[in-house]
Amino acid sequence: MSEHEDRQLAGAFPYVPQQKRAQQKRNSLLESGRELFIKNGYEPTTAKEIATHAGVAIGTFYRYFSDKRQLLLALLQNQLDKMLPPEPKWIMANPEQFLAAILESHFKQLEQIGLYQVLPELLIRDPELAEILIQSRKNWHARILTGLQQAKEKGLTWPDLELEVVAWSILVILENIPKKEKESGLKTDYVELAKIICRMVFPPKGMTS
Amino acid sequence: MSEHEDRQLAGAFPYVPQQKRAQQKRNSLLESGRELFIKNGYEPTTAKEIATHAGVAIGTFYRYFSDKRQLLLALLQNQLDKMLPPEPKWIMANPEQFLAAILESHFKQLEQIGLYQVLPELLIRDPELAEILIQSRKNWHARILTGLQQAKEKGLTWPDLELEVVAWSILVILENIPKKEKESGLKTDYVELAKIICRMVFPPKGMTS
Amino acid sequence: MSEHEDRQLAGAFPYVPQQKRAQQKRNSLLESGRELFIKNGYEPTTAKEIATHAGVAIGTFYRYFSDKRQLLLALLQNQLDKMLPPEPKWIMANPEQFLAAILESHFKQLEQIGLYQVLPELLIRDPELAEILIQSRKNWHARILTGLQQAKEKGLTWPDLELEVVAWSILVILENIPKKEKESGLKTDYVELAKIICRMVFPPKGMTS
Amino acid sequence: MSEHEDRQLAGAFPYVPQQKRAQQKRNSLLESGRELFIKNGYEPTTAKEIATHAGVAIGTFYRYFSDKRQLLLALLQNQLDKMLPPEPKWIMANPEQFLAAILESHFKQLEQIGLYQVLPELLIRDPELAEILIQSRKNWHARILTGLQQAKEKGLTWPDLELEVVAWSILVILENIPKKEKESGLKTDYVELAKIICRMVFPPKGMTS
DNA sequence: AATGAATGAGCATTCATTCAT
DNA sequence: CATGAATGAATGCTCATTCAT
Repeated sequence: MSEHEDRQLAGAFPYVPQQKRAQQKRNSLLESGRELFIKNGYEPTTAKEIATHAGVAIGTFYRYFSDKRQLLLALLQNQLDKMLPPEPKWIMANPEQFLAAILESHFKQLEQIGLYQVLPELLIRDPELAEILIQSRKNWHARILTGLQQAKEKGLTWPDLELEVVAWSILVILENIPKKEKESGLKTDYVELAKIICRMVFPPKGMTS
Repeated sequence: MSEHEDRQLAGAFPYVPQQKRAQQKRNSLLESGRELFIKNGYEPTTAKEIATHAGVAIGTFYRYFSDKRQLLLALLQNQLDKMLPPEPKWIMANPEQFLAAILESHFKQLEQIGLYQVLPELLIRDPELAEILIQSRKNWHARILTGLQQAKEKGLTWPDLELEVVAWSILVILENIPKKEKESGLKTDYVELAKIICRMVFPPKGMTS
Repeated sequence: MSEHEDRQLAGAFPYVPQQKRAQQKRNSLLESGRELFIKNGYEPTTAKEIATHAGVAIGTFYRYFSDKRQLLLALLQNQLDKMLPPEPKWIMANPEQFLAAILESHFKQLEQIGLYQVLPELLIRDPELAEILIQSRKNWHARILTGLQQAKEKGLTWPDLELEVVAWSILVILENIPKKEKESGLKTDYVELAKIICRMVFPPKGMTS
Repeated sequence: MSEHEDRQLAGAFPYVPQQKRAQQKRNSLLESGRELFIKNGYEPTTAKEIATHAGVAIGTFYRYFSDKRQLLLALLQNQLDKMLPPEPKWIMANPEQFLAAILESHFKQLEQIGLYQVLPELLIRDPELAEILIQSRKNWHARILTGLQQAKEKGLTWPDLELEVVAWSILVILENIPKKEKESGLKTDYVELAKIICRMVFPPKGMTS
């Protein structure tokens, strides 16, 4: 009665084991999935590959995950939970500095972002998955927007600031940092980036709005 | 005169037919490929599907393309050529307005951009393809950068403007407009966006730099 | 009436053209077929290849031959006709010398023999073809046998000579000369070979039979 | 002890199973391959056919063999190992009798020879395979040659015996026995054949060399 | 629970053959 | 007559998934 209670939550996970050893296997599979998805992409990665890389048999894979897609879902579940962006407080003495910090922390989640690279193709085929990700994106967007709104209410921003558009621009820039670093091989100068973004939002000190 | 000029760029076209009817079939296949890649993604789209959608037999597909990948290459070849961004002239009476025009024209190339959505997964697996795309991106980037440099030399921009970073930010914003429109379903207000971008670049009129 | 008279002989040749130009094309196809069969084998050679090699369109191939197999048949027809072995006259002053000459002339037909290398696989699948070849082989065998019989009747051979077996042995040796030369790269010493064969057949001069 | 010793000779076995049941399947595939290759030839036999004949799914075929060619290689590996000819000892009281025995034992390996019929076409396309077979042939040739040399040194043979040529002739005769039996349907009289061959090698008893 | 052998649907690709031009 | 574009049956091979051990 209690042992099997919430096993089949949402019919998704064939089995989420309680025991330590089994948990390890499950995690090992998740980790292998993540690595291979990021390295080779989602479609080309096979269940067999993941199992082998995790050091278990293919049958074991299907004990813990109904299929590849579900492993990915579990992976995202894990990561998205950890990934809520900090409350951006623009109303501070030094918003630039704060923003730089935010950007940098975002970059620290590069690993998770790795998965992002894998997703675009899936989003087309998998509305459920798309929903999860769009939702996560909306969270980010909402956070940024809230911060901007507060700043605007305080009269700190450009008076004609189109909040939605700016929030979106910031989000897009954030999201593309990892790709940029990968392509160019250069570290991002977060302070510089923050300065630029702030110019979108705040009029220069010397101005009267 | 120039229509067939650089057809063989990426090499390996098994056959580019001269006759009218055959040309139509080839184009029909290209178009079907584009549609299906955008709709369903690259990997999940099969050669058979493309052929059927184009109303030809599978054998015909392989008459004109060595495989799916090569059709994609041909597609990109076509599109990337058309996609050189206009020379961005920041040094004008009204840069905002000009930028808005650029942004809008870029959006008109939404169709081509459709393909962009298809590529991320490929970039991992296909270095040659990645090279083509990164090159195309660098062209854009260089154009934007050039414009910024000229503006800076004229003393029009923020004096401490980090050109590379701004150019990249603008590029990223440009690239993500189509995705945004698709997700939100809203038309982009290019004028508004141009205003924001210009604030990254130019100090407000009332300021002395 | 006369023009079409014997076109469809045996239903085999779709069309054996009377006109010079057409004859040339047909011959060109035959020749290309022969070369490619010998070079690459029968199965791997495609009709398209033969046509291209002959400098005609694939449609033309099918105008003159119903398929690849029939081209091969026509080829064999041609060659086997030319290939009747000479009457072996063992009853001569110097049978060794005569045999050496036969062997050498056989080798001159090496080109035709080239086709032999192509056939073994076909013989399994194509009883009709096998029949043609076995027949041709039987001709050779019969000729050799006849010669031996005459020699035996004259009391020239070993008295206990098992004619069939010797004839077969000689035939086998003959048939394998081209393969041997190809593998070893060495020219065959026909005189030496003839000597050996003669020892199978004739007792040494000093013996009384 | 030695059963599995040199399994990996030709490399590339995707998987040689350890378990009994699986071994049976693998053997079943090998056997089916052999039968079908001999019956229908190599090229026309498909992997699917072999699998079906062996009573397994096509996927199982590819579990044990990378492709048709590799199955053939495994087959040859097995057979060629068993096929080293006995040391031919010509220096005996009764070489004829000994030779007859050799010939007969060779014929007992008819099964292996079955595969020989399959090979000619392959030899053209597959140099690696050709190498294996030519090597095996050279072994035979060398054995025969050695025997002849010893006999010659003892002064038993014709003094002018061209060893290479005779050895080759004997080899060719040996190799063609199976084909002959198949075509004619008659059993070979090994004693008679041995007599003939011996006449190639040894002068008649009554002669002084 | 874990294993990995077995399955077979499904995709990529080739090629003999037809037929409209 | 010649052409070569078009066809689609047939083959090779992969991989997600099941299930007996």
